[in-house]
Amino acid sequence: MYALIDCNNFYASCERLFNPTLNNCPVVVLSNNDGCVIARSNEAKRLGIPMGAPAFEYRYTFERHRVAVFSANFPLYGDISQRVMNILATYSPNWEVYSIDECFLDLSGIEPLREYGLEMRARVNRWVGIPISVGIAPTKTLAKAANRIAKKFPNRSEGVHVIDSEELRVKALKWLLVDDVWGIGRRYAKKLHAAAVHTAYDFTQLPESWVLKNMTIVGLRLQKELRGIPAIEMEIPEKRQSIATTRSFDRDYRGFDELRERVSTFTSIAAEKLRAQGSLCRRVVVFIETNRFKDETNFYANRITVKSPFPTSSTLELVNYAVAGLKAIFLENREYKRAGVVLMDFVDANEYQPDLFLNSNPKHKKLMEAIDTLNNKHGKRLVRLANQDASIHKMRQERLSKAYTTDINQLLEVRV
DNA sequence: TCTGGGGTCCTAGGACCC
DNA sequence: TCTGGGGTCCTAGGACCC
Repeated sequence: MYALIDCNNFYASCERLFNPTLNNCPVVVLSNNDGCVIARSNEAKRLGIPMGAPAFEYRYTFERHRVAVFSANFPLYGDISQRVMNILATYSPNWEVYSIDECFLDLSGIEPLREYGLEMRARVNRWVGIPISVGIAPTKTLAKAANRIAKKFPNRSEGVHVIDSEELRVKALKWLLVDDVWGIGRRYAKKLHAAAVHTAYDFTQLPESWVLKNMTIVGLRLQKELRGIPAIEMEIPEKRQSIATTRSFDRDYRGFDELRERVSTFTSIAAEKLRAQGSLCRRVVVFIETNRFKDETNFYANRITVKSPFPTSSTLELVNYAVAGLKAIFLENREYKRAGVVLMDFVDANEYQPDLFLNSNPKHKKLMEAIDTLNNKHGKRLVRLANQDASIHKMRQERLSKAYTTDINQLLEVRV
């Protein structure tokens, strides 16, 4: 049996932790640049604020209903997430952190399951203060469905739902819309509706040949899982296979130099993460986009992959590749709104045998180590390349909560 | 004025090799 | 005049996730 544990409205719940007056009030969290809504408390959902809603369109809704609005505070959410995961990991030797707010546990051999789930829930609530939901079932996909039921019926489920009989499995699948099955997105849902499939149960009744033909083996695995046969294993956490840094800009950028500065900075950020996980990279993808909302007809988006002749984690070398790529795809007289850098095609730094002739500059290694040490110590990117100047690109974060748990100067004060 | 960011996996088709 | 067949590797694009 597998459990899928999910933090309820995670980012909104994190903001509430340090501001209990917000309990029972609508709370939303905005994306970078305060662009759109990326998390909502139940109260905010009930106001009809959709996921991804542009913040400016809902300004009046926020005011009218006194919605507490926050700029995304990712360091805080990351820290709270770790605390939750540390507790969950004690409930099974085989656990998988699936996302910042979700975790799978292998609960083979554990009884009674419902009580086990209830205890997890109580402990996370008591020790961290974040509400969670627990779904337990014979496969990961069914556990996802069980979790949905736990959330949908909080009173009856008390936040925990177990699918442990054929009867409960069928009942759950007849209730669950096929659109809401884990792994079925908008495209597949449309195809399935056209084939008169509306519930998850309908989907399990489709001939395998149809599923294979229309949804590849991904769909076939999903079908198996919903029928109760495990087809998606627990994954051991590994290093990232790609590392991306991408941003929308606070305004439109025209000049090459401005864009070069951004691309260079993005590459540095990604390279720091690359070194932190002990990888070297052989490929750099750069992409740029104009503003599609402003001028749809002249919309321009392009990307390019630049290969390195040798694996490297040197910011200096990677920036050179990225800027060369940017040169190749940059067009004059456009208003760029977004850009990004993706590092991919990694090898392990420890396992890599240097080539006889073509190698990353060995001097860079020490330099990067020194830079990383300094920057980690200060928690900010104190040391950077000369042509990088983040200060001219102000990210809008007008409603940022404090770094309550990661900065000693921002601890919560309690007066007695 | 203001519309997110960071990931994974699978497949088809082209290039290339023998 | 006749113009194979099988394998691998690579890449772009599509689909999905939170």
